[in-house]
Amino acid sequence: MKKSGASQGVQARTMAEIAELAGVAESTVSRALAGSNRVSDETKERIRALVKESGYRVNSRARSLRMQKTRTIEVVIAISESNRQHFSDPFFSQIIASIGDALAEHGYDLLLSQANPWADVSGADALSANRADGVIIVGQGRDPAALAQYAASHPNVIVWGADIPDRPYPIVGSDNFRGGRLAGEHLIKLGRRRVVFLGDVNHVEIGLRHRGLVAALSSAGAAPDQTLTLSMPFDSASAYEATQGLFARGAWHDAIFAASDLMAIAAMQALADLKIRTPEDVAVIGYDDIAMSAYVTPALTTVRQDTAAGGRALVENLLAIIDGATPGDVRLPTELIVRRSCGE
Amino acid sequence: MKKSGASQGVQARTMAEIAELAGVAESTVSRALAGSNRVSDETKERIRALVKESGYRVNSRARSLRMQKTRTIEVVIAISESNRQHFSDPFFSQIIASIGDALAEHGYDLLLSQANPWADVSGADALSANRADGVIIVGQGRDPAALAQYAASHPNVIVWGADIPDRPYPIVGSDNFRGGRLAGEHLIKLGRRRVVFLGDVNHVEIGLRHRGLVAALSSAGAAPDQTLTLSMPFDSASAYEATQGLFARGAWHDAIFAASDLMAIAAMQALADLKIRTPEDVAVIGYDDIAMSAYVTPALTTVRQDTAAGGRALVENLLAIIDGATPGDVRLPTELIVRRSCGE
DNA sequence: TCGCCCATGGCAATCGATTGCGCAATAGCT
DNA sequence: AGCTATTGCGCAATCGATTGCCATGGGCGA
Repeated sequence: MKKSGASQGVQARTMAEIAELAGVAESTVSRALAGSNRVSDETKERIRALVKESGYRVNSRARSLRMQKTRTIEVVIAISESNRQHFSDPFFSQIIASIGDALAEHGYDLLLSQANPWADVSGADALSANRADGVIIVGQGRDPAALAQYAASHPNVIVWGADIPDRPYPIVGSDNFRGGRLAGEHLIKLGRRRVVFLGDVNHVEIGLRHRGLVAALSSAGAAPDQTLTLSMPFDSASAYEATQGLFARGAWHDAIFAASDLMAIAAMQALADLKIRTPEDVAVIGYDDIAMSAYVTPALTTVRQDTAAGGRALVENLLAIIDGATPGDVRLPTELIVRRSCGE
Repeated sequence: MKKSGASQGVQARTMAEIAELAGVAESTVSRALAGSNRVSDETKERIRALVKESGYRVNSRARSLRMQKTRTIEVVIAISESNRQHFSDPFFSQIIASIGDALAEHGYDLLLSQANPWADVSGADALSANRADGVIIVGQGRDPAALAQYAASHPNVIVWGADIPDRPYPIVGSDNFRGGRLAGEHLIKLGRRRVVFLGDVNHVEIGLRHRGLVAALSSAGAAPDQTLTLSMPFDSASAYEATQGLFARGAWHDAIFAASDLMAIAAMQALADLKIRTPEDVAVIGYDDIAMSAYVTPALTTVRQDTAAGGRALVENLLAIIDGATPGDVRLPTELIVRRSCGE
């Protein structure tokens, strides 16, 4: 490991130094860089050349202090206390990636937090500490009340989640009820009637998916069986164990609807380990349509959430809010992606 | 959606306001909050109470400006130009999650970038712009030279990657060569001799995995077949197509070693679609041990990279560098995780 | 030639927190 | 009582960039 001294002709760390080099005042440099027409083109050119040559960059801390904005957005993954593995769910990564892209396009930085800002962790609240101009919260989690209180006392908050009553924040989200219903209708159409639901129904969004499923089953006359609703955390291991437990209990069913693709995939594995065939014996349907779902065997039928559109909408509406607008909620369409895990 | 006015008794946005309320000078407030022993306990207590009551938080912009440090670390995913989907690979999410945890423990913020700072995107260079105190770069990508140049001209850079010569930055990484060799030896032990390699060998780390595989094959007398090395980008779709193409070409082989679990899983799907059995006909082995690999069918045999330890080591060594130390490189052990996709 | 306007550019205050230095008040000592 | 430590607190400079307002000088018309 060696350090090569990439020596540049001139060096400058502050605007004052640039000003000195150019033989003008600091204010002129500032205006030149901002493209103000109160500086002659000639001077601007000279200053820009100097800046490029010296590798100078405006100090964004000083700039934010003066401008009263950071051009930074905090993104927080609403964590359920029990379970910190949310973040490695590809669904969340996808949404964060698209938020990041959209922010970058607008020249904003992304400050990533894995702790809920309303938890009383010291310094967790980037917004109050003026480290960010706004916050995107991904997921309403299991404590919508705490979220609501946080949002009520902070400006510039937007949430990815479900349309629950009396929330003091705008949302972007997909129609979870409809997604659940689509899944249910698909299963019904394929002749399945006893559907297991895998997921934490106390989680707002998941609960809606469940209600959608129940609605579909009911309206087809397939009375939903409460004992087939398995409430559990949002991870592969729980889904695997729950699916195995189902058989230990001898519960009779012909389909599984999991609250996420990750869970659906684990459920398929549990079935395979029990020598139960998917989809012949039990159909499996997931939720999210993460990239990998097309590549597991059998390929997973699932309900797609459009993360790309979601990330973009979150960013654009949040920036609009920061600019003083009050955009409405965004409800993204859900789409059933039929693959092989439910049969034809 | 309603906005409830969560009115707090007192309000204070700046330290001056707190000082006014407490009837002391700004400097006293600052010292009280910093726990200086030059302020009496009584005064400290009074000030703390006021701070809590008013919901005041120190303005971190002003603080950073004065202190000349941001307590923020930039994390960048080295992107290969062709392929922006890196970020949604759970391997990267896992490592970022553990970096985030470690940073949070040390009271640092995480600024996430998806653009290479050495690419000339305006403002992409958070370090020079004083937006971060240091940079963690995940992956050396396909252009180690650009990375080296960037690192040479910037302080406080650390990289997740491979031990390549003449790099002007310290690394943390797993032993890719050994990982590849472990995979190769395992396959050999199971009687496989014609192993397909799926992955971009021009990518530094992937190249080392490939060399490890070749070493294992060679020393077992199984002359590696060049035509079985398939260079391709780092994603599921490429792996799927390449695997299919292999058969279209009629290439004879009995195992596949993929450069990532994501690719391995897609390869298994391609095999299944071709009615080729895993592991009976073709063994498949992956790399990373992402959470899902235990839950696909058949469960994936793979080489584990310890992302938790990796994230922690990156953070700790980077913070040490910032403190003026010069820690060495960290080479994490790799471990073979035997599951079902290679047979017994 | 005189006066006025316009194009440029500089001065200094400002954003909010930190900290070296100095001053006052109190305690402790002979 | 007189003098020195010690404790507690305030003043003001500082970090680096932005911007309202003023100053200067050249160009122009009358």
